[in-house]
Amino acid sequence: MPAQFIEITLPGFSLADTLDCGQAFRWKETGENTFSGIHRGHFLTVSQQGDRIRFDGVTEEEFAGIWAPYFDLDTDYDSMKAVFSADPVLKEACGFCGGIRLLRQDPWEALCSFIISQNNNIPRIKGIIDRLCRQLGEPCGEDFAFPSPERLAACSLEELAPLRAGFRAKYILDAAQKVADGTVDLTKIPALPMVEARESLMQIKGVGVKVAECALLYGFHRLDAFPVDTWIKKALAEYYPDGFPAFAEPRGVAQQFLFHYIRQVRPGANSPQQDTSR
DNA sequence: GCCCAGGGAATCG
DNA sequence: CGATTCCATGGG
Repeated sequence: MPAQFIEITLPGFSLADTLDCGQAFRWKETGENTFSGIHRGHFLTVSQQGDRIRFDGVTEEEFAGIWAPYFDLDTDYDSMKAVFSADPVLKEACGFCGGIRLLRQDPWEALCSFIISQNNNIPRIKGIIDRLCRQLGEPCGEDFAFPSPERLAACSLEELAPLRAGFRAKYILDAAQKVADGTVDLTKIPALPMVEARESLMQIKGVGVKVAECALLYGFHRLDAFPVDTWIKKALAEYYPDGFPAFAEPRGVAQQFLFHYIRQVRPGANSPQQDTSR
């Protein structure tokens, strides 16, 4: 019996860049341009051939309710790229990785993931999150779902030791506790102005400006958020000594293009490490 | 051994 | 107040 699938045409989109540009950490490449992952308790295998994107094993309802929003299919990226292209560096970034879309990730998963990301590198972030899901998440498809804040809040620090998250373990617990008990109400974040949303999230230990901006950009689709990490900091110093161009909006999308571009194409003269994996 | 990683908290002048 | 230092862990 043939498995059910949905196929769409999406010119200018890159599945691989979107799922592996450092915005999400749980997608696994299981074949040629084929990835498997979980969002909100739904398991998906998705693949790309040319302009065709194939979503395996999903119903129309699941596609419309879960995956179309997740992949931000209603947002027009062509007009954004047209704006960015007035800047020479961003124009190059668009040419290199303009197929990225900003995923509408689960707020809690994004928050927790970027707490783990601090002073860390992407391969190790993925490893910690993978162990977190295996140990505490519910089985889902061929993998395990991201554990709820309630499940994590019930854990002790010792129980998290196998994750090998280092000093971040206590931050993860604090986040889980404050989200679970309502000290930080994630359902109220969307209605808050940028600064207040940030301040709310920063009540959590281990959440500073950068992690808060990542949570807002990736978990709440606040495209005006602009996380400045070590890579973006270097890019700003090198390419934009007089400041990042104000017209380059939404800045969060520009930031994501720039981040992936400088990491993959122009590691830079003083690059910490070359990624030879592709 | 040294440096770094999608930083932030604690401590120090 | 700004500027260092420390934090765990793993790869290059």
